[in-house]
Amino acid sequence: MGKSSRTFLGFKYRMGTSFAKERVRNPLQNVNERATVALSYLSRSMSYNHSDIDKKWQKTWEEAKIFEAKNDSKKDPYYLLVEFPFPSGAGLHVGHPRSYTALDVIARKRRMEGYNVLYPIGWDAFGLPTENYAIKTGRKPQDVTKENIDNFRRQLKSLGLSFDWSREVNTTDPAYYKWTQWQFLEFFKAGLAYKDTIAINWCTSCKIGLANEEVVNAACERCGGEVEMREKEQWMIAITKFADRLIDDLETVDFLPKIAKQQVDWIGRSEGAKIRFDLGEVREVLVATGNEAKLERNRFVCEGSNIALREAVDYGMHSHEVNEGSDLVENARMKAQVYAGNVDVPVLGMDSAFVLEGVDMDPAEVRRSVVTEEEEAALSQREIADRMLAHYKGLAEARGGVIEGHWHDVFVCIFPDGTEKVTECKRPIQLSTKVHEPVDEFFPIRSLYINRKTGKYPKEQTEEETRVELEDYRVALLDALQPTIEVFTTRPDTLYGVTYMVLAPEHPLALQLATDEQSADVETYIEASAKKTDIERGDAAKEKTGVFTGAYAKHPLTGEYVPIWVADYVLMNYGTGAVMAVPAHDERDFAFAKKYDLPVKQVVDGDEANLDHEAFIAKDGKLVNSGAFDRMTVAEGIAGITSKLEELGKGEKATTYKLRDWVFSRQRYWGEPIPLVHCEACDWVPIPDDQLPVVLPEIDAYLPTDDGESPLAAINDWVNTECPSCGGPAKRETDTMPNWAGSSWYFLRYTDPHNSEAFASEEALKYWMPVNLYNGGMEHTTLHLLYSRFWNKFLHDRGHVPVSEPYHSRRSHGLILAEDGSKMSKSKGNVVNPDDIVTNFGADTLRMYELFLGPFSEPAPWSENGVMGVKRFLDRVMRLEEFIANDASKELTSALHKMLKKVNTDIESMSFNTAVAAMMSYVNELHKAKSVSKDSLHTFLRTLVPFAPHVANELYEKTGGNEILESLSWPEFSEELTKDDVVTIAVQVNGKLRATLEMDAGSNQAKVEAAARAEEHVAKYLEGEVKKVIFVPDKLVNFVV
RNA sequence: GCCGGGGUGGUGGAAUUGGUAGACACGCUAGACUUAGGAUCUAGUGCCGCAAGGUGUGCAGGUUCGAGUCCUGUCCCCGGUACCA
Repeated sequence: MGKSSRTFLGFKYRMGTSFAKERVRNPLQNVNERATVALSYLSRSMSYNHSDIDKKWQKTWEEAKIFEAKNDSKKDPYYLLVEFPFPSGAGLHVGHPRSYTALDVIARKRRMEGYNVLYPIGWDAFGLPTENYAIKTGRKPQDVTKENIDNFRRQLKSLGLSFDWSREVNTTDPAYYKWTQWQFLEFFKAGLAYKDTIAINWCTSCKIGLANEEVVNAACERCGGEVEMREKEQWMIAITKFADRLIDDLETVDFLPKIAKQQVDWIGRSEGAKIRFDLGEVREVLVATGNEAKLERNRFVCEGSNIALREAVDYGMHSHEVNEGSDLVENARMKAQVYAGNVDVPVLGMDSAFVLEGVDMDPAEVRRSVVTEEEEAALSQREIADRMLAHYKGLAEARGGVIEGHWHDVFVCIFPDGTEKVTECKRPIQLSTKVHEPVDEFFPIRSLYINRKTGKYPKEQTEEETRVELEDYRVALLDALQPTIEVFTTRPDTLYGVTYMVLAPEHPLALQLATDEQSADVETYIEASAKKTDIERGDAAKEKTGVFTGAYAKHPLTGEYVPIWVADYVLMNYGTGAVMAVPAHDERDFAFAKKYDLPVKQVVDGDEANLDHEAFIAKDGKLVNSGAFDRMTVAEGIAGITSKLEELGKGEKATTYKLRDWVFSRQRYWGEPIPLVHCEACDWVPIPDDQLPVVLPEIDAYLPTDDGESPLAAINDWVNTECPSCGGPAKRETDTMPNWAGSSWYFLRYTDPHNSEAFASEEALKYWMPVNLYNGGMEHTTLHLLYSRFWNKFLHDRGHVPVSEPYHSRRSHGLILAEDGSKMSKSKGNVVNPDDIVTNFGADTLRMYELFLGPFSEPAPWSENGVMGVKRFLDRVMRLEEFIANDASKELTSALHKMLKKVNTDIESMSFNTAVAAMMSYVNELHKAKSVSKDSLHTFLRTLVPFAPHVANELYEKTGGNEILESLSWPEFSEELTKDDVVTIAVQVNGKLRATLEMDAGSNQAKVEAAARAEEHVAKYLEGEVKKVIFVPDKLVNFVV
């Protein structure tokens, strides 16, 4: 014990401490040094010389180019993918080879089965760790990256993985990120990339925006620095537009169930309804117009609301005409200002424009251009209308007969306190040369266009259709006058149970609605919650807080008034930022109602309901207290109440998602520059294809700045450029892309990595895609995996990729833990370096150990002793050479075929650990027999070669093999030969094992029963009456007494 | 809290449709060969017991000729998620 402990510690010392320190400075030198040390041990051991063998076969494979995939092959393609590593300064982790080796086994098996296999590798090399490391050491990220990649490549090559190195990709290579930029511009051109101001977690020390998961206890996960919320303009990509397809298309692929589920949960689709609550009191509004028709229309759309529209004359004033300019908002405001201040009701000003795409037009000007002032007096209204019609028709004809356009309506409401609210809407129309008779003499254009929502001419529309046409108009108008509160709920069936409403503190109406007495409290509450981070806010366990606004909303069905509260348990960024509270049937509302003594009204019946203590959230009851909806099931209630709301214009079916759009900007240096320029005249303009890539300038001052701007913003001669569209002065976008960008499409590039005309050729994509099997970490399920599926779908929609789903199968490997079961980490000093294992025991030992240490998808602790066990196995394999004989005993042949069968099926089910165990068992049998035929040995080596390619090839060559093993076919097993002549049969009495029998296979029941009864251990239990005998052929016999 | 996954020797882990629990490996014990190697070989190794035998897959029940496997309840561990209306 003492002896082995000492040597063991000595070994630990050599591996863990002395080399680790120097490795950082000069990796290559230390490898040699370690090799020398290892050799001195080898010379004294019986081990094969793994260093020489590893190098010899790696060289052989490289020269023979046998792992290079062919794009012009007639063979069936098979595409295996592992997540390409981020080349960190720490070098390869023992976790990397686990999945690389596992898929290497499959890749090698598939090649031997005759497939054209693509198993590529590359570098996901942009990213913060490199940039931070570069800053710390005062070096260029470019140099650090190159060095890290070289080290990773050396380490990976030392493992004998069958990657196609000729297809290596690197996300930081301009030839690669040219296409990342090009694809980003595709998003931009499709309108899916947009700029938006959002609040982000900002680490004041790293000077970078953090994702929520990077914030721990209101501090930066990375550096512990202070985190604050900052408003920041960011490029966003509209991944939410693909939410449904990202969920639904999971049906078409073979992902590990928990992976698919995690994605579905992350996207978080909820179906329900949006419901609008009006404010309680009736509002009088003065409409600033002298136009009866406009007033008429506004009254029409306000029907059913609590808005009463009045005219100036109602307040004893005359209507005034105001000169019109070209700015709609300014016009509307000027109209309202005529009366504002003279009455104590809100004043509404409005203006509309008829906008035809690509045509400069204004109805008043059209009128002026077709009739002179003299003519105007002389001509009839009908004649003028005809001339205007002719003018419009001319415009349409000049543009192929049809012009798309819209009505643009603007509302400005000035409230008695002087504040104003501006809203607008656009109603799409299509103008053509076809005239709908009779022509509207006062408004001739209404006879020339159809409304895009109804597909009809205005005059053709029924009243109902007119309401459809004017829906957006109505929303904008009412919104201007009196905001309604819109909520989202998954339980519209509980609408009758609403006893109060809650707004998120950030809700724009929160303060606006507060009554005079309550506004101070509300303001204080809003300010207090603004100071909290998302993490503090997000703790569901903490007691809920809130404050009453003093305002009430009108229930859309009962007309009752319910109080409106502000509380931070409602989140602004989900749904509409407001909820209808149903304390009887929602846990959170219940807790809040109990605390603030708000009423609880039960509307779903159930025996288990105990509303004194908890909310009743089960959905198997019937509706009660719900008027006409009583006795409906929950499902019927949801449908019934939703359609009732639709009928009333108070709500509609709606779906919301937890998934947010993708924040695509980083204000950091080490990423792909976003290829856009901003021009005063042309807005955002893409860099033309022939000027891509926009190369990241190599600069010394790439430190992040505290103003939240990218370091690129400081390079004046790079930022200032010329607008590609108008040639005027313009500024480059200085944000860079997140490190998820390059990894969102690398699997496409592998199919055709050297193409300079396209990111990959159509033929290559068609031949290789989709990826047959993609393996990666669970931690990438909701980010990389989702992003890349989305990215691929988008490119597919644009016609650039032939498949909608990029990966046919997705599997995940388990983490490798330290010996004590904790996570390996540099700070704990328990990281195992693969180099040490390769140097001391050889690549094959590391490969096989990582496959053997446990089920592939489960986490497993590292074990130094386990490594040695595998090393011993490989030594035993090498020693098989001594046993070669012509013996082909029935037992050994059967053992061989059982092993072949087991290894074959285990590889397919990714049960590598039991495949290795099967080979170990087989080798143990050969050692026991001290005999193996050359044929059997060579068959075994063909099975071993995917696992331990160096050892297998070496022994094959030493025992007379002339080819590279990889060029041979995968061994087939014979089902017949796996069968044994003699089987062991269990003898049970009442299900308890009493004896075992060796019997000829296929023995019948009578024979087995007789043999069993003859056993004395069995006989003594069978003295009573035997009621029943259960017989399972070749397995067991069970006596029931 | 909710949603997944899982509890099997001293350890990592094996166990087709319910059919000999503990394959394979580590560790340990004894011995052989050796001067010593992190080597090899032989035998043993779930637990209790000298043995016969009993007992045993987190715990408590149930179904069955027979349960690690199926059912009910319960406890614990790991992962994901977190006021998502």
